[in-house]
Amino acid sequence: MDKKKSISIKEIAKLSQVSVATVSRVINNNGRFSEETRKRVQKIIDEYGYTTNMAAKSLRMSKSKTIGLIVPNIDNEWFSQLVLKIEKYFFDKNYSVFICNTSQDEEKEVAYFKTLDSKMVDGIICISGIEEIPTNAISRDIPIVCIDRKPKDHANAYYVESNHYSGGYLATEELIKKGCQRIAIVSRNKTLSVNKQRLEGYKQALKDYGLKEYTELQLLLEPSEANYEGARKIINQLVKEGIAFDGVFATNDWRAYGVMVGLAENNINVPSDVKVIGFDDIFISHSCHPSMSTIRQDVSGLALKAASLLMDLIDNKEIQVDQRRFILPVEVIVRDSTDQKIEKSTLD
Amino acid sequence: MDKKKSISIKEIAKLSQVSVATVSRVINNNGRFSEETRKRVQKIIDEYGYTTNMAAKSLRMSKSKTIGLIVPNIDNEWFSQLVLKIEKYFFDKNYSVFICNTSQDEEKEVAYFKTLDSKMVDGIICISGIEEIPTNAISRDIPIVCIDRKPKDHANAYYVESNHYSGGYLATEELIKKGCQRIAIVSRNKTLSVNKQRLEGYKQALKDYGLKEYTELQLLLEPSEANYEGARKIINQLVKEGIAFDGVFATNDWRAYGVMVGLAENNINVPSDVKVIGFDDIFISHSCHPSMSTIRQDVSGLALKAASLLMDLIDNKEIQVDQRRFILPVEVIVRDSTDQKIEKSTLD
DNA sequence: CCTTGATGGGTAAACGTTTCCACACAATCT
DNA sequence: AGATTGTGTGGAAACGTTTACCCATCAAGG
Repeated sequence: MDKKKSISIKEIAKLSQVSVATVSRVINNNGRFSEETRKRVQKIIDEYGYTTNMAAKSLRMSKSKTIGLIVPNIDNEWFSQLVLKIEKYFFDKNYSVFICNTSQDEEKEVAYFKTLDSKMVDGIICISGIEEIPTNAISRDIPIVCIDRKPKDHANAYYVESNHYSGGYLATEELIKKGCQRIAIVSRNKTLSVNKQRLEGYKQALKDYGLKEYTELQLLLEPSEANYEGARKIINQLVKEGIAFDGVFATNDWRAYGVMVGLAENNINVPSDVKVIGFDDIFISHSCHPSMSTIRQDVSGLALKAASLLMDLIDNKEIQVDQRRFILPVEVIVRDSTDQKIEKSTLD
Repeated sequence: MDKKKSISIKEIAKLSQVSVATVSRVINNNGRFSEETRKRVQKIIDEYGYTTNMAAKSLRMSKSKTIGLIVPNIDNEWFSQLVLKIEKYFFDKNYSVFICNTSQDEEKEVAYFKTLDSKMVDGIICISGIEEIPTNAISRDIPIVCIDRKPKDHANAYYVESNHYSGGYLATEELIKKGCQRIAIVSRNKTLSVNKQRLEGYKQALKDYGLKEYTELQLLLEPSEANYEGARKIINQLVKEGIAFDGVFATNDWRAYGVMVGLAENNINVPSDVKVIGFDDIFISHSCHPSMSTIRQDVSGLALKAASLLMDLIDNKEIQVDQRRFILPVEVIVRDSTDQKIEKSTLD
């Protein structure tokens, strides 16, 4: 293996008989040079396949044309969709996106913040995760935008999120409208602001419709179990304990699917015995059987808002105070899992 | 916003009253220094929260502790699983992984190769995609390992893949064993080596079992349509044209799901009228209805082999010729979509 | 007491950029 | 003609590391 080495500006300069300064100016199309030299230099560049050494450029410029993206779980379709939209936005703007999958591990998140910092990223987007952003892991002054994650000091933070409160309300309302009286919520424990808000919406809807709040129906899973499998288990347990319920609001589609599987294992029919609604509207919600009602978030809107906000911050644009935070509306998608109104609950 | 600036080795040196050389030696634990200075320097480092400027380090060392990962579509669960395992492997080895989603766009892939090159990545893993690796986009001499992608010049290439030929064979055999006589294949057109091999396996199985090969049942979709939706459409068309078939081998689970939806739309029952088998064993294959038989690939094995191979190459380890290519076995997963043997085909 | 070798640590060059400054020359204005 | 402005270009410093090379000190061995 003969070590190939990439050609540098200095060599380009020698070959085209100008100074490195001029070559740099030509490459970045910045500063003054004659059309004639431009051609000559460009010719050599093309001929030798010069590419910028980004390490050197970053070092000199203290920026890297790269943004960092902190995401909890890229194998959750909801997150991968977001990631993809964000990546596309920045690719078109000639920025690279450094994707950091934290697997919901706080230590890993901190480690990634440090890495991003030392790699000189020009900005960071954080998706979900805990409210505390480890800003002390960052030594430079770079903009951070959050999605579905409300940083500790709201006041001068930048974030965009769905209206989770409204989502929780609408989901619960849908179940109520279809005749459910004892509605369980399957969520994650209170570390995540999005789940807190969905829970609040749920409670408010119960209250507004005059339904009782049963604490034994508030099932808050531990993070490690807050997925499909955890939801399945907890529903099994609920049934075993003989606690009555006729509706379940699961705060994401994976959990909702787990709920549906758990119900099926106990021969409880959806939607005739128990109705189920999820959150996110990922593919599984319409591929499962029966198809699942859910709350749809505007994934493109979230991605685009967050990305363009960060871009503006990087470009040092002045951001109006009312343009620093966005709450996007959500939408109920009614499918089979909440089909048919129960006129009279069998639970009464 | 007052511009924070990260502290440099030079400043650490001044504060701890040693030279930059010594600080560097302490940081990298390389070279000679007394225990006493180590302590003094480390104290300052901790106190001021020094982090390495990777741009400078990369520039000096011509490497970056980063590897590039080229992947077609991160929102396909199969790929995101691979990505995640690879990321974990390298995270533990203190390497970062730069994930590049090509969206199956060749131009984008080339662009990303150039980016990776200019970012000085220490190695690249390419997942799937076309056979031609744009090596001319790379100016340095870095190792490349492929997964499910057989580079043009096999001879001295590094790759690991599943046994796709065997997978195609087993899938077809499963349908045949369950009594199917006219088996369609829904795949992608021949740009991808994995699909070519699966097709070959399919053909061989037909031959071995004495079944006729019907060209009108070889449905090869264009890349842009080679997904769920494309499969759904083509099945609808097949039915409309009145072409008979009683089994479908779809070369991935998304396409298989599209097939099942298409069949359902035409009131064709799975598995009693037509049996279906997919490939990959992603979540949807057991969450759909009826649950789907499929070919399971060893995702962990693929990820681990590829990652450790690349790691060895980066570490300049000598790789035996027989350790440069790995073909991993696949496994048939039988579920409801190929349940029940048809004793006598209704097509006869 | 002089040599030798080990130990700890400093100096400075190099990595590939960008950009400030200076300078030469030409064109234009007074 | 002299002053001014504009245009194209080059020199060199700076960004933050690593490391080859050098030097000082000290202990041990002759």
